[in-house]
Amino acid sequence: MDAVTVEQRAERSRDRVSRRRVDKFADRRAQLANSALLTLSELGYARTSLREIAQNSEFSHGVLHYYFTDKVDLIMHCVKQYKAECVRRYDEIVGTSLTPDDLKHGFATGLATTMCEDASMHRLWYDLRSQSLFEESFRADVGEIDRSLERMIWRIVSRYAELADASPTVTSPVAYAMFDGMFQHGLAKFIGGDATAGLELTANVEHVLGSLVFHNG
Amino acid sequence: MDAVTVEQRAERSRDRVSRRRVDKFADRRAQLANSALLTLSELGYARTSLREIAQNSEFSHGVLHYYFTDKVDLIMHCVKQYKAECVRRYDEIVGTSLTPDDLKHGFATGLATTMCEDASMHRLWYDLRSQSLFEESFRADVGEIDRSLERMIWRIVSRYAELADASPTVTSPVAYAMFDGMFQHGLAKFIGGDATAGLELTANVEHVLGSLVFHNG
Amino acid sequence: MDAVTVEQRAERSRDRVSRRRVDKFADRRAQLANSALLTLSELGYARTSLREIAQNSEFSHGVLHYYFTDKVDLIMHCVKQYKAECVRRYDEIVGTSLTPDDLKHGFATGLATTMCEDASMHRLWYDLRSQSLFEESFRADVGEIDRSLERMIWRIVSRYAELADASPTVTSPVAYAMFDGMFQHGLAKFIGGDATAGLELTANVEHVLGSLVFHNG
Amino acid sequence: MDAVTVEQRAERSRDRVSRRRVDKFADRRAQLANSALLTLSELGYARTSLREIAQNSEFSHGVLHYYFTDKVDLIMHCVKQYKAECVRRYDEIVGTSLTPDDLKHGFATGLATTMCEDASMHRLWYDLRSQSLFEESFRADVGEIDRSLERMIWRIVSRYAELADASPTVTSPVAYAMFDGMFQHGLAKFIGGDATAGLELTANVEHVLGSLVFHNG
DNA sequence: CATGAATGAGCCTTCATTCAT
DNA sequence: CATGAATGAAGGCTCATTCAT
Repeated sequence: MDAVTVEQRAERSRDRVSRRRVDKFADRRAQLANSALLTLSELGYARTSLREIAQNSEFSHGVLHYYFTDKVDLIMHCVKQYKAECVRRYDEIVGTSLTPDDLKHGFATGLATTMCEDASMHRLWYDLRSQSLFEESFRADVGEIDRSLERMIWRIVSRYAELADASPTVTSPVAYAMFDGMFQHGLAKFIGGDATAGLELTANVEHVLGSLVFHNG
Repeated sequence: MDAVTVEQRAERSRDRVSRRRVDKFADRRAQLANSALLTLSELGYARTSLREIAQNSEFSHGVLHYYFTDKVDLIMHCVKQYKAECVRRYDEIVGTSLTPDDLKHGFATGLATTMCEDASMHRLWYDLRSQSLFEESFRADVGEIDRSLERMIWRIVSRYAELADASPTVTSPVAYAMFDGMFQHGLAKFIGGDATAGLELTANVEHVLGSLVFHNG
Repeated sequence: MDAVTVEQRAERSRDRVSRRRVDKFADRRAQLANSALLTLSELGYARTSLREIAQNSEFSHGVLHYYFTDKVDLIMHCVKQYKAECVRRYDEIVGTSLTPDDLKHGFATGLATTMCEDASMHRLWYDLRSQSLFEESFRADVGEIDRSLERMIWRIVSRYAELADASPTVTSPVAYAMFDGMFQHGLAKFIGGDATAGLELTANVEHVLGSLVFHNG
Repeated sequence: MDAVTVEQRAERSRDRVSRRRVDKFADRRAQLANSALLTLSELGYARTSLREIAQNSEFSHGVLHYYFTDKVDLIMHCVKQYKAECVRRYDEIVGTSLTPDDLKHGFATGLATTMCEDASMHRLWYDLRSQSLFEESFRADVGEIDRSLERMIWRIVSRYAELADASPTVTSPVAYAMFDGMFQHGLAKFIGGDATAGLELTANVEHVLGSLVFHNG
């Protein structure tokens, strides 16, 4: 790590002076994180070693320690990066749906699609979230991601209610818990080899979203 | 093991001849599993070593390998044992509740109580379930436990509907996914230090159970 | 082992008083050794544990320690028992062959047959003999077996010379070394899956035995 | 390993680019193998642990795993390295002998010398070859070494026949089996403490080599 | 006599981390 | 900046042996 720690580098990012250096640093982190995501999502947190990550990338083993303080730093960066992209995609659905059914269907389909296509990524998230129940140091970041997901779900539900001239019958945490529960169980089914898991999730999500609002008037 | 493998012992359990011997063996397994549960639930699957488990018990390191074929065998036994007890407790609530509100309240309170009191155990279960998304070898047992929990939830919902002269509006998998989702999020909150998590779960579960049935007539 | 050690039991075998007890003891040893031979010849000395031996027999793990002082004691008993039987069989060939060609062919065929049929036993012997190069304690017994084999080979060679009215051109140790070398290489070939190893050994042994004597007159 | 596996390194050796790096890696392997050979030849394959090897060297325990994939990889490298050197030495004798007697004596003396001086190394080879009768995974490498030895012996025999204007009376495999048999028995004698084993081997080898060819014309 | 429960040393291997270059 | 060599603690597991019953 030389005379400069990772923390010091992070701090530097606020200086304008070393802006170019920082960008390069951040870029490198993103690049490494992206590469690591492949291995991580394939093996899970506990079973993945930094060596393995390096081996499956074009980078050396030492460079990981150079850009990340430790394994936790790395994996958190990975998952945050990924989940941010997820949220962005759902919000796009919210933004482009004009009728309640469009939204309902778009949301349900979106969930089911990513569940199947990015199954490995999602299981990594659940793995990480489970670890956070044991490891204090994971909690802040996991909690933050969790809240961003809850807000995303709530934007779906509220917008759906709005489009349908209705009101939600549950609170935001409950809505998130429900959809998250269904997603997680669908994922387990899918990973277990059940090819119908996607369609089933679509149907369930549509049904539940529909019944989660009470029509006004 | 000695002249017989662990598997052979299991088979023997059907013989009456060696019944006493088998009981002793099973008792010891239960005893060890119980002891292991303490460490396991404190550290999680990946961070717990068999040596650690042994050290926190009154047994030697070798005895664990004597009674369990490997780490997976041990942890699965632990969790199965624990979850079987859980299911039993919920079924007792079903059996003794005379009115829908009794059941609803009993169930909600039961969930919240165990969530807080046995938080460590529950996080171990979620840890294990997450691992099963990566480790093929975990899936059979985890799946079996999952199904037993789903059936338990469905007994609650059906009985509630029956007592309330109503019909469920969701399928069994969806019902389980919902309650499991809420439980899991409540657990994270509780472990994160939120003392209101229990009460919140009670309220949420009551609300959702109530809205999961459609009154006949 | 109680108050009586295995050694004391062996000594007792010279007393007539406890003759019946001793016979039973020796019988048990033979029985156990025979059973152990199966596992031992399948896995080799180093890879075989006493547990494994017990598991593949009808005996308990503890009984092995009761009848044999240790692993070495057991394996030596096994191999001695087996090799004594081998020697007896070859001597039968010597005794019943009336012409030099009978003997030559009988010997060559006998070697090839046991090489293929009892391949596992023979590799155990070579394993043990290799171990004796490292382990002082093996040497006495291995040496004794080796000498008995050499004497057996020499009976073959001498008798062959006699029947052919010829004289051996090599000494006893050299003759043994040669046939042993060919047997060992044939065995490796056979175990490596070469089905022609048997026939090849027959031919080679016949050729070499024939050229090992110088015709008188 | 680091970002590359041991296998990948081996592949790299064909690139010129990373030639120096590879050489360093190969050098280290050779160095470690050489060091390991001391312990290995003293204790034998099964009784030698990697820890023991490391302790008897100037390296740490982990470094062995860094340079070799596993114990088998290590020991095979050791023995191959050693046996290649052996073959080279015999070929030198073939190359410099001008008369049949020179060759015969040079070969016989060479065998006897290495038998005594490198007794420990040779017993390791026989140990390994015995193990290969049980362990499939050893066979390829052991077989390869065996064939290289057979070819070496055959070069001796053919050259001897050539120099003596004679023809071999046995095939290559038989010749190898004979000399190998004599060497092995001589080694056992020597290790058993018989100081005359060397001279005896010399005499036997000379005698047998002489009688293995048929003079032309 | 015989059993099999229990022990604890020891084995191979993996890994995060450090450090010289 | 980056590399990859080296470390040593720790993990899962096996095993000969001991011992109470």
